[in-house]
Amino acid sequence: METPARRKDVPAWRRERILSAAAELFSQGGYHGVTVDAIAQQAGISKGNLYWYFKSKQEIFRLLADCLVERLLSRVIETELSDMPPRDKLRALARRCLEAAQADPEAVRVMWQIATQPELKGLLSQEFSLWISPFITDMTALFAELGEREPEAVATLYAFTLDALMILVAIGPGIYDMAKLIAAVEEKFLGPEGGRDV
Amino acid sequence: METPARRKDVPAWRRERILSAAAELFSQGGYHGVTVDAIAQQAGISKGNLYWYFKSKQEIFRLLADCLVERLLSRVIETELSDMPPRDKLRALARRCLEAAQADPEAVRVMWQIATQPELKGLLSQEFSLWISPFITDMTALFAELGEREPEAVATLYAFTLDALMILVAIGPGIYDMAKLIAAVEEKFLGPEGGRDV
DNA sequence: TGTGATTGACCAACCAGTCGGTCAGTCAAG
DNA sequence: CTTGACTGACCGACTGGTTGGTCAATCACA
Repeated sequence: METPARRKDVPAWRRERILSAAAELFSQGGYHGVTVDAIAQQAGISKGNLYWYFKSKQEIFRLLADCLVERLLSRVIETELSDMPPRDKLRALARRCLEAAQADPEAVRVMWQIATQPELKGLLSQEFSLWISPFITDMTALFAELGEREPEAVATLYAFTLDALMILVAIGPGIYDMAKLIAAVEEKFLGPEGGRDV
Repeated sequence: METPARRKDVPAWRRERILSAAAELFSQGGYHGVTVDAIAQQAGISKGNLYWYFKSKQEIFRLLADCLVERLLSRVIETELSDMPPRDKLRALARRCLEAAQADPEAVRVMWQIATQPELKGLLSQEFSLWISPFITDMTALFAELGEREPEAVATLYAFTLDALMILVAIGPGIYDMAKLIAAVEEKFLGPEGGRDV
């Protein structure tokens, strides 16, 4: 277990630890399935101390949600796409989405909880559609370049499929064969030539 | 509000009402987000009475989950597919899935909660994969008939996509344009000729 | 009158959030 | 270098309200 270098670093570091503990628990048990005591215990501090850093359970969840959205988005957005043919851009985008989901499954799970539980939606500061729409717009242009007859519809389906795949990755192996799914997605959307690797 | 015909029918009918109330609440608030008092109130009975029919909150949820799985499955399975060309069979299957999700969104939502919350998985008597695998097998044969090069991979992706679409239907409109998605799925998987209606 | 069905008050356990008190650093005055 | 007042960080017992579950009393029907 790491410790802060200087005493002045304690607060920020401790907030991190609490949020990290909360992410782990919330992502598995849902908002109502997790107690503040459990978060404190997971973070290795007392409940009183936790309330010194956050004013309520709701605030923890809200800040956590915003933070996770930010983290996940930045992972995907930071993909360098310039100087790539459209097919490779689309493939790179997909890869980046799946990598992000694999690296940060808790974020995907928590966000998905928010998306599915109406009561929690109000806790998120930004709407999901706000940052999915631009993706679809970009993808539409790329699919148009590929000569797709209905680029917008295909782009929407591609985004939707990636979204669903991210959730599947975050939930765990379970029902479907991931490798087979990803191969099938590339084949279906990026054509038979999609098989050639970089 | 319907009432039982004979007094002897009361027990079964009341159990139905309780389960129905529970389905509505659980599908929105999740297991931990719903109280037994709320279920009793929604069912229009006292809490004591509820405990005369079910021995615990867990039992309500477990029986409900089994019942919903059964209901949803039967809707899809009962699709009459004989004497159809493979393309139409696949399309009919998709339509039936989406209709089932539309007619019974609570079932989809509750099942999805179980699939995503590890703690609840133990409450379901049968595994999800047990009744998805045969679907994929059937679909693989159909896609093979369509001349697909990798029928199993495509069938898996088709099943996965339908699964995700069902969830999207059950969650509500939200982010994606449903009509556009469904059209794109038919186009992508059943080919350009998929456009002709029955 | 007997029996299945129903009620709502009740209980123990649990929960989010509070509070008085403690302790380790810090730093200015001596 | 000491001293001691000050303060940010921390603890855990406590509180008021809520929850899942119980039970003695009652009701309606045969």
